[in-house]
Amino acid sequence: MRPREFDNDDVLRIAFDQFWRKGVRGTSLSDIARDAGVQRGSLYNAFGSKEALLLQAYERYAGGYLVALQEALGAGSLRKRLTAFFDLTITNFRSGSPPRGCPTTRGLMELGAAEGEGLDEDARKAFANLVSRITALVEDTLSAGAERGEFDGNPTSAALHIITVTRGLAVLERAFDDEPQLRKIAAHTIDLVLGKGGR
Amino acid sequence: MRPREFDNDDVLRIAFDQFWRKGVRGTSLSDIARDAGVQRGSLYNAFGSKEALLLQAYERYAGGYLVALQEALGAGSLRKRLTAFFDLTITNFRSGSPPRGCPTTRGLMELGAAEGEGLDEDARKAFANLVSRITALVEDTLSAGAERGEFDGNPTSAALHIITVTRGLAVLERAFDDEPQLRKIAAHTIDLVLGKGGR
DNA sequence: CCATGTTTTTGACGTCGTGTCAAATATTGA
DNA sequence: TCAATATTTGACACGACGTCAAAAACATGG
Repeated sequence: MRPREFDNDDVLRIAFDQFWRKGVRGTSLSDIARDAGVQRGSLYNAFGSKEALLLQAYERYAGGYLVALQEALGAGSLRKRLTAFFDLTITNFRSGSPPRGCPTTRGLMELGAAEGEGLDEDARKAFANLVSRITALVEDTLSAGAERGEFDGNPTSAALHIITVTRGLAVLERAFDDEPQLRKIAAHTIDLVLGKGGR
Repeated sequence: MRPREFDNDDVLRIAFDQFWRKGVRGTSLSDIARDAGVQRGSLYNAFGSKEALLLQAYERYAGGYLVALQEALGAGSLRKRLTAFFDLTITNFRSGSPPRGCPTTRGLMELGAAEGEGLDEDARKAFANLVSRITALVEDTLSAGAERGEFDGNPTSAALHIITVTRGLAVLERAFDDEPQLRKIAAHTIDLVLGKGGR
């Protein structure tokens, strides 16, 4: 059979970068094809549809991001871990020039229309799934911290609160384009959750 | 001159409902024209472009929403005010069937692409502006509460925190479609900000 | 070494979206 | 009544998604 003329993973990487920068609906398959040096039809042959391509590109991103998150959450005091968590989160939002924002949050709001087309639904689930997995990581970290006496609240509630704040940060990032503001909110959140004093 | 055959405000109302349900990019001018019983060209004549129509439709919504917010924030103890604030926020997200989510947050993420087309920028600013105005209302409420001895933190930081949580709630609403969860997070946030005990 | 089969590539097509334009139309006011 | 003016209408250009059949490139087996 005829061999494929492009590397599958290269295309996923290029496609996700475009989705990240311009949004899913703002990125056309022609854009991706041009950038990847591939014919538009070849993308349909290889991936099936725009949503399917998005899905694969996003999984690729999510995998790497989860690894980085686990690392950030895995060392030092609970306060240090949460600080590293917010740092990574905000740094990720502010990566690129101009900053690209949070792809997960954008995808969720972009494809989470009340009356979506239907194929979008799979992508929406993938975005929601990453949020769930991050929440679980944060909750585990808080639970471990609680056992070590570094935290005495409810890990489940606190993790949900923290995740909510990170999603809010993603929105404020787009609204105000003010990185110091994001970092202040993050620090304030950590103080609220752990108690402002020492701990 | 020839009189206009439709009511301007009717069209704005119908248009915003569609934008809210299906998202800005997911709503075509043909959809709006059909729903309003107006020819597509007439919309261009009356409003100029899709973004301009969105802008006017959104201003119309924002005005009404701000009034409702002020009412929610204007009566009772600080705790009651904040509870009413979150109630209104979540009820707004969950209005419609299926629930339509938060139009502001969706608009911000949908049009806040790093590489937007340019005309979208005005709409993005309008969304961000509502967020700013809500933040100011919350901050005023907290300041007043502080003067009455109901709150002893920094009103500015706390207001920013609360606004961040509401934006996060808008995202989680799309992600998990779980209204009780949203209300739990809201209650938890109020406890964190005001102190869990009495106050 | 060639023929066959399989996959990829390529280009044309249909449909729908935005936005523009000129021509037709309906009022108002002189 | 008639001219001026704004609105409506339909055609057009352009770009998006997705489909399809024909062409092309390779691998394998004879």
